[in-house]
Amino acid sequence: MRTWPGRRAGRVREAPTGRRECPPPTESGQDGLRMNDELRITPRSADFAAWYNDVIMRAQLADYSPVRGCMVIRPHGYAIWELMQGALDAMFKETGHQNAYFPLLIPQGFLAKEAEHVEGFAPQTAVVTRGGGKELEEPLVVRPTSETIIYAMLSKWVQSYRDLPVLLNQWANIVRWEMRTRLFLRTTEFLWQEGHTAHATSHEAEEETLLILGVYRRFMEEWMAMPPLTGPKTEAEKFAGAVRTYACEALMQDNKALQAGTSHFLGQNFAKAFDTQYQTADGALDYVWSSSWGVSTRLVGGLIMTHSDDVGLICPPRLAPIQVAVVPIWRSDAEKAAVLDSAEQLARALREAGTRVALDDRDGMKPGAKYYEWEGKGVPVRLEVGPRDVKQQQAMLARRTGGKAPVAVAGIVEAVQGALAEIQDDLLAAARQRREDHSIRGVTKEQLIELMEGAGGFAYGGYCGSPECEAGVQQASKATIRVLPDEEFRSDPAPATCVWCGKRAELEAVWARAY
RNA sequence: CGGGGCGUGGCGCAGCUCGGUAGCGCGCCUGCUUUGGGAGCAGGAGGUCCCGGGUUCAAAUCCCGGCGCCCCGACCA
Repeated sequence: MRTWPGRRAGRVREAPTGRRECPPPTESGQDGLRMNDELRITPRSADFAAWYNDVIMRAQLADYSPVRGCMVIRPHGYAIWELMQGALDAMFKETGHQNAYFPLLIPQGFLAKEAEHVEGFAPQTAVVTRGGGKELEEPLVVRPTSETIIYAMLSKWVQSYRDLPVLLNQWANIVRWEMRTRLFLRTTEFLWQEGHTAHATSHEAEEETLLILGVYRRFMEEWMAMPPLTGPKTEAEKFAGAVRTYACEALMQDNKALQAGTSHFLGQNFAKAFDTQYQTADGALDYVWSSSWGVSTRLVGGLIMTHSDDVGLICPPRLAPIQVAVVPIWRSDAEKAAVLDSAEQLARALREAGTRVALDDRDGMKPGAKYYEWEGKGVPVRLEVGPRDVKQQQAMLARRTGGKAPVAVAGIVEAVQGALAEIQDDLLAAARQRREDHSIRGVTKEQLIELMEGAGGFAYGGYCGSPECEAGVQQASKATIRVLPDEEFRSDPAPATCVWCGKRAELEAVWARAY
């Protein structure tokens, strides 16, 4: 059985609880309650940024590193990332992709080969100029993304249309020198997945771009319970070097948008820059058409900001490193033996059914303290097992999202799995409801500005397509066009006029202030 | 880079105006009693007061100069 290091004696295997109607943790000393100051959480409504940081610290997801802008991902945070990786990796494999690994260091000259690309990334790169005690002949950049090195290699590997498509993915770290950083959301170094594909036709490459956008969306909804809007970005917002960028945009609890995943149709831009040509069936030479796409550890930040509350993290069951915490309760040694025996049986049954369970049998820690700890860490379900429960062949099942009820031991696996599934569904439904509650359609210029200066949210409005209008709105409201929404998200009737200039609307756009 | 805040045991802070033994809460260690929503008592460990100069008999405290971190804004996944 898996155990956790206890702060007192015992081992820990855990379970969460409903965040009952008890008040949130209070300041030390108040109400006779005490808690470690480092675990104190600023109320979300008081200061969202502080709340976000506090949740991360409380749940032990990450910590600051000695280097500005960098973060340490702690085991509990990394476990969430690993679950994300597992789900996404399986989806990539199902759609025919293979993993590979390209190096961290890229010749500086490579970046310069694609004009927009270098313009976009040069200011953000870290450059290595010395190695082995000597000045390097050509500086090496720490990859801010890997298009350049990958196309340099593809031009070696691809000769014929028979070599296409190439469907690659890599899990890697990258470095982008950011002015301002935030845990998970924007750090100097971050972990991500970058897919790179090369195709014989433009159509096929764009189909691939959209396929992956759909994969991302499905992952965000089904695993993260975070429902994004999807659609293309405007020219101003697209990836440096792409022909078109598509994105998933999710709405956080402070009503700011988070770009959660992007998928780019690159046309032949990189193929031309790196001379990645192939021979067609009829003997001609053509450049490959390509796509690239990525999601990063930023998703962990999105997960936190989508669901969590003033008690701490709320983690959707499918991505919860610990789905169930079992907390035994006893008074005497005799009770302890019986209760532990029952708790271990429950834990074993759940584990055998594929549930991630922790049994928290740490000695000398009161049950209430354990509840708070697991709640802070976002564990979706807690099972409490005390002498009374043993006698009645039951356990108390408490949900992180609220509610506590007895469950018969005989049906524990079904009850727990049912609860996990319900919590997963409820979180998605709640997030979708919140998104719609904070979306306004057919906004006027005044409404848009008012919304952005106030409550925030997604503002749907008409857009003539001109960069001037896009810039005008941004200057007036600090909101950017997050996406030109895909059909299923569009308004009916479609907006008739541009929010900014009042001319005929060619498109519908969704504005929001964004991370 | 601009604006704000902050650097004192692991964490959160007080002390600084008015220089003179470095304190409090939580956490940690030991023991006993506890355990159905953050346990109690007793004992104990733990600090280059961010760094460097200066003033002074004496600096966490006063002066000068650095550095670092966090938050807010301009750039970005």
